Amino acid sequence: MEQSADLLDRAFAALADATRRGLVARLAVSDATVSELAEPYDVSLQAISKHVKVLEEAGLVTRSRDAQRRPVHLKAEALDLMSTWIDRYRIEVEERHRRLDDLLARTAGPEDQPPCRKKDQT
Amino acid sequence: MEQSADLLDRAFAALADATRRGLVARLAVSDATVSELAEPYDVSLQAISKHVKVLEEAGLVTRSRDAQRRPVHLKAEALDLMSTWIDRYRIEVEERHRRLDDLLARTAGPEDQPPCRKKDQT
DNA sequence: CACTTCCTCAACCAATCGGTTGAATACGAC
DNA sequence: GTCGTATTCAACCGATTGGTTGAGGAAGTG
Repeated sequence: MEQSADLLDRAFAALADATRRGLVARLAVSDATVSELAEPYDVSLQAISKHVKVLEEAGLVTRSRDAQRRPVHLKAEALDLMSTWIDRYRIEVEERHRRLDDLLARTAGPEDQPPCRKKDQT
Repeated sequence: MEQSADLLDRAFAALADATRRGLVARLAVSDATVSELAEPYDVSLQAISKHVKVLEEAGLVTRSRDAQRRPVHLKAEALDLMSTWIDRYRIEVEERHRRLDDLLARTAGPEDQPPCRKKDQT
C-alpha cells in the first residue's frame, strides 16, 4: 500500500463519494456495523466494506472488534483537519473580497464613476 | 439539498489533489493566470490548465477574460458548502462524544463498572 | 500580413476507482 | 468438530484520473 499519500488527500478523496458521505452521516448518529451500514444501499456488502476501508485509511473512522462484528466509529479529528484547511482559505478569500468591496465603495463615492464592475453576483 | 450532491462530489474530489490544493492556497492571496499558477510546479502548462478546469467545474474558481489572459478567481461559495457539510457531522459526533463522556463520568462514580455493552440506540 | 504570447483541445497511456462475484477468514453456537 | 453469521480478501472489469505531447485558437504587437 502507498502510505506516502497525504492524509488530506485521502480524507478529501474519501468524502468525494456520495455513498461514503452517506456512511459518515449515518455514523454521526451512532456507531454501526458494516451490515447495518450497507442496509440502505443497493450494492453488495463487499462494496460497503471497501468504502469503510477507504474511510478508515483516511483516518475518518476506526474499527474495533466485538465478536464477529466490527463496529465502525466516526472520528472527529480528520473532519477537523479538513474543516481547518478549508476555513483558512475560505476566510482569506472572503476577507480579500470584503476589502475590495470597501475600496470600490470608497472610490465610487464623491466622484463621477464610470460603470464599475463589482462582484459578479447573480 | 440533493442538487448540491454532485457539486459536493466534485468539490471534494477537486481538493483531494495536493497540486489543486496548492492552487487554491495561491488563489486565496490573489487572482492569477494559468501561467503564473503553473510557475512553481514541475509539470506542463496543460496539466495546470486541466487542474484549473477541474476546480472550475467544482465551482471553486471562475475565469474571466483579459486580453489573452484568463485570470482565475477563487470563489468562497463552494468552500463554504464543503465547510458547512463537514461541520454538521463534525459537531454532531463531537457532541455525541461529549455526552458519552458525561455518561461514563456520571456512572463510573460510586459503582464498579463492568464492561457495559451499549447497543445501537436507534 | 506575420509573429508572439497565453491558453485550450485532442489523443494517448498507465494508474486508480467503484463495482462485481467467489473464496476464505474469524468468531459464536450447537 | 460442524454450522451460521459477519466480514474481508482476491481477481476481474469498465470508467475515470493525472500526466504527457502535439496541434490550434484567440488576442495584442510590429
